Amino acid sequence: MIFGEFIKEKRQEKGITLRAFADKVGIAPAYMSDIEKAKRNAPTQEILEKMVSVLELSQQEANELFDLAASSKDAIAQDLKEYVSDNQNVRVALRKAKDLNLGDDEWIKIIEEIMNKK
Amino acid sequence: MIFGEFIKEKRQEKGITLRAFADKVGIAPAYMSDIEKAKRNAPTQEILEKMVSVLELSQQEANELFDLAASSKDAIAQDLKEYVSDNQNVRVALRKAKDLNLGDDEWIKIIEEIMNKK
DNA sequence: TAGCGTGTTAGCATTTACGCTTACATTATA
DNA sequence: TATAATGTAAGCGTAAATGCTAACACGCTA
Repeated sequence: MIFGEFIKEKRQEKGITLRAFADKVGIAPAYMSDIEKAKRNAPTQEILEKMVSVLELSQQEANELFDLAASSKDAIAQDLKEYVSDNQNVRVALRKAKDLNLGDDEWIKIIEEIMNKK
Repeated sequence: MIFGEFIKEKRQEKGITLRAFADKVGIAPAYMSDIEKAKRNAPTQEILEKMVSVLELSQQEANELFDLAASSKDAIAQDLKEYVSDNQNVRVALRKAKDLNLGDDEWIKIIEEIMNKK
């Protein structure tokens, strides 16, 4: 799944036309079209947030949207970027995990441990 | 500590002039000067790696350099970016930790747990 | 069939970033 | 004292990204 597909799907689920959606989000229809067809990168964080709000996405869906958007740009989502930037220990942990080649199963355990932390 | 300071310090520890360093790294001296004085962003990953190699930095020091470079650009270091991008569970874990407002001490424990994993 | 709504194509303007060249001021050295 | 080395200032060229406008093709409906 890529960003353009995702956004188009959600838009259509809401039964809204591309032009109307572009309008509510505050961007040009042509630009929106390019985005859905993946002829352009996903737009800026500000526009992404507007999309989330217009589409009334859940937190889950919003996270997915942000990750897909980031992935269209060789980047990571802004919330993650900030979290990693602000926490030295997170960076240390990630690099340890990377060096040790931690697999999916091990990360799942870490997630569980995190949820038991507080 | 910011990137420019760091690189200047390491360069001087090696007893090498700005011009000679720029030369070995393969960039213009004026550009190097701007970087050290923080009048420009840190350079591309390729140049960063060249710097690490010319300065013969340890892994630790290299990580610090990459993080400082990223921080000069509202970004995160490439190795971290790739790791996070490639691992869905890492993103889930980070967002959980963020939601739960995990503190330094808790992350230190996670680091210990990671080191015991393999 | 005339017109309207929908998505799309083509191309433009602006901004930002990267890295360079050229020339300068200052300090050290022959 | 003339020269050489060092760091810096100013400004240029190029490329990429963001978002736009104007115009088109197609289908539906009055």
